[in-house]
Amino acid sequence: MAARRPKRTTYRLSRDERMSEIMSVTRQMLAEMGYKNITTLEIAQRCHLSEGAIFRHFPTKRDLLIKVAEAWFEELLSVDEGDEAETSPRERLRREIGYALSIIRKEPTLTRYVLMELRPDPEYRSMHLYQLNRQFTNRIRNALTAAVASGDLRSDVSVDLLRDMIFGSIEHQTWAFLRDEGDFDVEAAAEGITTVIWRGMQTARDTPHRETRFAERESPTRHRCHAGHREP
Amino acid sequence: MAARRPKRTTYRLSRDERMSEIMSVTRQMLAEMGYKNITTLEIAQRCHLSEGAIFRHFPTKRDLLIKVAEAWFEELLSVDEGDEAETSPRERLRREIGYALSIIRKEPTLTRYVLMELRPDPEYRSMHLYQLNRQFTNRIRNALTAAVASGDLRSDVSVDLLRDMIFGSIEHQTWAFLRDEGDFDVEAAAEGITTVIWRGMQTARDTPHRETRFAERESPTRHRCHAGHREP
Amino acid sequence: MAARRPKRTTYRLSRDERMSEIMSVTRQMLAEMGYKNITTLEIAQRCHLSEGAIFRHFPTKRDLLIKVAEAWFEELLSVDEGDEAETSPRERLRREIGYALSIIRKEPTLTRYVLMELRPDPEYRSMHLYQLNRQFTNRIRNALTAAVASGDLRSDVSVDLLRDMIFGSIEHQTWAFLRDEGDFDVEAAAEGITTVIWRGMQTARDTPHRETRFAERESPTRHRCHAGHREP
Amino acid sequence: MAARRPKRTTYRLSRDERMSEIMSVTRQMLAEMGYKNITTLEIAQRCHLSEGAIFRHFPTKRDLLIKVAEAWFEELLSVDEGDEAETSPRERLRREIGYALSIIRKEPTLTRYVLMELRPDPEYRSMHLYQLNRQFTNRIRNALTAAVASGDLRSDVSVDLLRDMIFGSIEHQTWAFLRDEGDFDVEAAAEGITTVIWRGMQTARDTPHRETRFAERESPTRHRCHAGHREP
DNA sequence: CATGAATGAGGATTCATTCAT
DNA sequence: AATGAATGAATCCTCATTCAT
Repeated sequence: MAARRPKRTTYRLSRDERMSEIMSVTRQMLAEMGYKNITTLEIAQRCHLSEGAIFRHFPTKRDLLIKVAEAWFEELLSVDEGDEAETSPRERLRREIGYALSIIRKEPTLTRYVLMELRPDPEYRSMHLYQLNRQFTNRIRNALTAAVASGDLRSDVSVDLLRDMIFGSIEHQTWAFLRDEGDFDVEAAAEGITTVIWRGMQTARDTPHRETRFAERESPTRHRCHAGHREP
Repeated sequence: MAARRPKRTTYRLSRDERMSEIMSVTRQMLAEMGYKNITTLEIAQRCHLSEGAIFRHFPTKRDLLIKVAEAWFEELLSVDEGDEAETSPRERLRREIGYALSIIRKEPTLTRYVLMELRPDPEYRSMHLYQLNRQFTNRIRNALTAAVASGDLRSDVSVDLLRDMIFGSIEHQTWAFLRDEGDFDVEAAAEGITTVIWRGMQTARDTPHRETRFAERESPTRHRCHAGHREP
Repeated sequence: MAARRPKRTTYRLSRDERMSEIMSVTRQMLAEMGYKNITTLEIAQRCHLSEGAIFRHFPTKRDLLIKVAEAWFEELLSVDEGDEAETSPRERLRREIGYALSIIRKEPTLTRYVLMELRPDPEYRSMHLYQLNRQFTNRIRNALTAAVASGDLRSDVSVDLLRDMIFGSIEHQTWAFLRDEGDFDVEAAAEGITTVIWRGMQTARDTPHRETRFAERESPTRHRCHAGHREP
Repeated sequence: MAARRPKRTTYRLSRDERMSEIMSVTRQMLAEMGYKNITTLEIAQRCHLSEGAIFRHFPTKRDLLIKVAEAWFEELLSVDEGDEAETSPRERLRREIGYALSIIRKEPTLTRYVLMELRPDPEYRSMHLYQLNRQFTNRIRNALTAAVASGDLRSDVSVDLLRDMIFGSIEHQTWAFLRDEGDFDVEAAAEGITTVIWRGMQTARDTPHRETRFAERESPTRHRCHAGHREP
């Protein structure tokens, strides 16, 4: 990122080089502490820079942090989604879950930052970030919607709740991993989550004996809000 | 919680009364703003107390905040778990999920505080809070383990992953609610989550014959918000 | 102002005492440098205080400065205006000019501060200060208006221009004095200004023999805005 | 003032051209904002120049600003004073007042800068600026002195006080205009000031027989703006 | 016990000025 | 000559914590 320089890229970088160095350092710090715990001084120090130098490039701490988050999302979204047509709906879902898991595991506190610091911002919904975040979570949401549309998944539980379950699992998974400082198997976790969701939501035709009548009844479903079915 | 006194509410409380007043005020504030946005001055003012007085009771702001979180958990855990024996495993799970949802929804920023500010603390695992938090999440974990043990649920997906899925959903659910400033139906959400997990994890023996009756029982369902599937 | 304490009033003053000490120190500094040249640090140092202490009492530097200016005006306006009824219009004017001169000469840069720093403020006209300033300058304006009303002064030059001439002279007088670090005689200056204005504006009846020819030359005059009469 | 070059205005100017471009840009900025609000960065930008380049030409921001003020005075003083011999003393005074008014009104913040930022400087009196400023104000002072010498004006009020009255009026006039963002008529204001001063100071021989009719005509006066009396 | 004045270590931000390129 | 990255001292402001009263 810093480029064409000896090791310690401390002196006289070009504007772009410096900006991306600052951003990558900040991103690193964001991954370690939260927004409020980051100080411009420490950012500067880690860049071997004076504090003022930061502000030559970013008008505001807040601005810098937002740019970092945006860049991060930009990066995420640049990953190819793969050949959707050629995979089964379940496989597509699993793959997306695996992708999100791997992303979030790589920098879990960054997710936290966006979730906790930025999202509560009153302006959040009008920020570019909001769009980017939506694009990101939509990958999974789309996979779910497609599966529902194709009749692979039932529609009796709201797609948004499913998406929340998936992202919730992913985040808890990664935070637990963070705390334990141990590791976990992304593929296994993705498979686990997918399994629960898929099995929990698949329509009758996939599950031999059950389906007939259940499936029949399924047809005229309308959803309101988010969730569940009831039993007496 | 706050002292029950005649007019001059703030005069000469006993040490314990004072402490719990401070704590309850702080808890209230934690629920309104985040940790970093709370100032000891404002705590004092809301207690009609001088700034210094706080420190007579709590050596440190941080200490106070932790005690508040602990007391909160203490309170949570004191709620009766109900008659486990008399409920079905599924019902027990649903009930616990509903309970956790209701808790978190009641004071979502408190949850956030524990999750975001305390958990990342390097000492977190040696804090009493950690134990308390475990006890809290264990209620759901235990319900799952019991269901696995009784053969109601499969064991092919880790109980911890299931627990993470559940808490993940709960948190996403409440955060979404926080952002949108709308409301959601706790019962419906609990049912939704339970449904996915249960259907996704139940063992074969439960499924074959049930459905008929599952379907049958379905009839007189009412949904509110956020949820579910409908049947004719 | 600081009150009832040993000499070095450095420690543990009451809120009011401290506030007025800070204000008087600031006023002193305002008299020495301009608004922008005052730093909160120096204010603190001159009070033998930490910087933070200042902000316990005044939310903002700007706020402090405004309060200082207000207090100053308040003080000015509290001086008794004397028995207007019993003095001649000319004497009343002279007295007011003398009063304003003495005030401004005492703390000329304070005037400058109000004139230069506060007045350009877009909100100035809605500030209390604006009212106070008006009250102050109105004393002279009223004296002029009264003299016009009573027929002692002509009305062919706007009262506002006269007021501007008077205050302009006063300020220049005091600034000159500031620069020269010499002194000047307030009474003499007041008399001088009064003389020019009065002689320049008095009506015919006071100056017996002159008028005829003056009037004759007067004829072909055109006026625009703000001022004067013309002569060929 | 800014270099007259083809397209790329900023390329390779001679030292002198560059300096005067910087100065004229700075002067423009001085007229828009105050001294303290000008940044070297913005000066550079407006010159399409790098920040460092400024310092190649002027050792210090302060130095640059002073040079700008000096150049401004230089320019003022270069304006021809007109044919003194051929005008009456009163006309000469009026003309000088009008000239000063027009100058100050054209760039009032420049005046402010000199008045407020430079004049309080302890070294002011030893600066070239001081001399220039004197020369400028002396134009009016000389007109007064001449009028006194020729017997047109009395000598019972100090010429310096008169000068102060005149400049004071001028400045108040322009500041008021600045605040109100309205406009005012330079000629009318000049005439008004001249009238008061002249009438207030003229010697007896000029005024003998005038009064009667002047007084008579006074009655039916209407004012428009700030000023003047009207005659049929 | 309680008060609240005072502290002091930061924190973000600004900007004239320097200097390697 | 010119550039523009970097500096660092200064500025206003915040707040947990201390301690004289």
